[in-house]
Amino acid sequence: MKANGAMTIGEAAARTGVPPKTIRFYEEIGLIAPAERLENRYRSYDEADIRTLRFIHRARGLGFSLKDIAALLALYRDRKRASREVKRLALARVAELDRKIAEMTAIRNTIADLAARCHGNNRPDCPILDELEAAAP
Amino acid sequence: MKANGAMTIGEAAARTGVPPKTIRFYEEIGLIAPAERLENRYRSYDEADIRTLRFIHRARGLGFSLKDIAALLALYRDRKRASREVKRLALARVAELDRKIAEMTAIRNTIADLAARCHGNNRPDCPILDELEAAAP
DNA sequence: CCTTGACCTTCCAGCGGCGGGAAGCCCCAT
DNA sequence: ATGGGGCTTCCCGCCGCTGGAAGGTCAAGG
Repeated sequence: MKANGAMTIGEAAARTGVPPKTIRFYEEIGLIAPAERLENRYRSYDEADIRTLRFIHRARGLGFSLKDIAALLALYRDRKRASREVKRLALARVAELDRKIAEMTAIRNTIADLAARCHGNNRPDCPILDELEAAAP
Repeated sequence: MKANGAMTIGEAAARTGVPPKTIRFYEEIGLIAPAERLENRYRSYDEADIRTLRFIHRARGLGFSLKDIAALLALYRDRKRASREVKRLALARVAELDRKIAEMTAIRNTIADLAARCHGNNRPDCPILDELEAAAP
């Protein structure tokens, strides 16, 4: 084992939760810098790379788009960043989520209402299909 | 104008809200039957087609997948259908929405919390980035 | 008659964010 | 020496469209 913490893509994947394929993909689209290569052309990752991958993994877990994450990563690396911009991105994401949640809730209630009025038996009559069939708005 | 209600793809699009490209796409993937053709090879739609397209449009508006819609359409056309199956699909969709809403709400609250603790000023310190940077779980 | 421009047709490409799988190295244990 | 696991590249497919290019067709207007 080497003195420094260099590791292969598989180990990096295991330590970050980001699958090897996804790591390569992130490299390909320029989200992360091209990895160092060993003599056998294997990619090699160090602790800084691990931190970056974990950062991305967590941000993805919060549903940020890769585009947003690119911006967040730039801010993360910028020691002189203003937290204003980070907060702006976060609040935009909250607003987006609020919109989607409201929309999905409305749809959910519509379908639940229809389903409640559907007997759900062997007979063909069904308010759900009736509603979908209804004339144009 | 013809005595029957035959119309072109553009008119069908205007009357259903489904864009021409999407109608062709639905035909291509077999969601709807291949349209009749005029002598000039233009697709021709009648009132039954319009009903089908509207049905699809509404179901999409409720977030059903095209796969689900294929099933719903089959049920819609089956005079002897049991409403049970329709209800099952609807309730499955409600459950799916409930899961997604819960997930998105949790994420929303996490981000909102972090944002609330971020000054959002010119200084670099920011709990949002700190959290994303944090060590593995 | 000719042109314009709005339709229509086909096909091909791409979005986001990967995942599957092929074909081929590389390295280690047996 | 052989087997197996990992690594490399590549390209395809998923969902549900959407945009664009290149061409046919039609009605109206000059």
